[in-house]
Amino acid sequence: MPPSKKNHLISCARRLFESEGFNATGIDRILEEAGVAKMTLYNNFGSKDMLIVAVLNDTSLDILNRLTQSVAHLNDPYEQILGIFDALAEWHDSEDFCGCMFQAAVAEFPDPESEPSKAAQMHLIRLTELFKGMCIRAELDGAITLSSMLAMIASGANCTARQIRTNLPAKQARQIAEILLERACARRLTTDNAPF
Amino acid sequence: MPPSKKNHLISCARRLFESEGFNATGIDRILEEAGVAKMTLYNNFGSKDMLIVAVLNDTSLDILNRLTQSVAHLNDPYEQILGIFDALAEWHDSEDFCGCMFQAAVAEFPDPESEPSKAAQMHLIRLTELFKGMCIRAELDGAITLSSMLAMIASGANCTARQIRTNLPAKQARQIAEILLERACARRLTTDNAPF
DNA sequence: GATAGAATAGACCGATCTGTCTTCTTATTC
DNA sequence: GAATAAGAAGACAGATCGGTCTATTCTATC
Repeated sequence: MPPSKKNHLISCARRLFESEGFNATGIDRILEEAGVAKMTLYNNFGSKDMLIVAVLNDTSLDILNRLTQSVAHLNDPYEQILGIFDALAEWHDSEDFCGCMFQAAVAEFPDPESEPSKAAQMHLIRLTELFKGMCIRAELDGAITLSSMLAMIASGANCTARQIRTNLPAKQARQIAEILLERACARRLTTDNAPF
Repeated sequence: MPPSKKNHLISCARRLFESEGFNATGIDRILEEAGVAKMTLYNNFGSKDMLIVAVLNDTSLDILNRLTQSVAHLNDPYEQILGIFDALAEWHDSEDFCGCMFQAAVAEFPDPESEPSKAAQMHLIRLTELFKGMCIRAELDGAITLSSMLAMIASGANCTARQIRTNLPAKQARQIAEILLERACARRLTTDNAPF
């Protein structure tokens, strides 16, 4: 019932999962960090796996909200798309960046039918949808393909940033995005035969 | 001394690590699969972590060899770069594709100073070097930046392919690579003022 | 055939894991 | 104030983990 305990458990678990991984983080460690009894966890989530799913969903929505808000002040959807990559660069530059939790989830739960893996797939879909909305509002040509390309580049930047520990990948991803947007924009202009 | 046992152990461990993850695969499971005694493992590798490092290094060299060989018949280094992405698409389409082992390694061994994590970093460096050689031979402008961009796109394709279980990401990555190469080629031509 | 080195088989250790259960305390609500 | 529900604290179970050790068997070389 009380969402405070539940949310506190999720946020503590999230921090530990991000910095140490899912399998490497034991239940007891999470409970100790959250100052919560074991039964509170099992009454609220049922199992560790379902806690992981809850953390993944919570993190997904949180990240997408942050990204959306970070570009909310920009009016041009074209600039918003690029702004997403700026936000990624800023994120990768922060102290507590430990890589993309969703890549870790598919790595530690290889079965694509497992709940954690499915939750991770959902995040990729949501990110693609975010780009798609912006591409459509920017009236770019091939918005569907373009949005999945942008999501893929963003994923690549996340992965690479974790390995080389700089935000250079995100900056390069932004450059690539800029090139793709230019072309989509140019293609739209040349194929656009609306009379006026 | 006998490299056969050692290599057999590595290849069996590799298959299990790929399909089930590093932490989820117990020592006993590897030994059972390889039909090898426990002491053989510890005499040859010293610890599970060092076996993991050996598997990562072996896999890295194997993948890079396969990629190199798959484009060896192409004369034009420009085409070779694109051929790498074709090889990726083919790989992602195969039954036994379970995602990029090196992404799994950094996910399961978050400490960047850990040996498995460092081995994974080495693979990214090697892949980037492979692209760099091709870019230089193709006399493309900005070979250094371009090669790290290509490596990032390839990583993104690997990650995304694991999640959506198609080779569409690799095909899109190829398209993006083509665009980047075109631009690098055009820029080279416009800035190239060699007189003859 | 004797000997030395390597591999096998498996008992064993301490630690850790997820998950269950019980007991006691606290807080809320009637 | 009594009753109900929720949380705290922790013992406990059953399993598995990585790793060590010993005793035995195999193999290759002299």
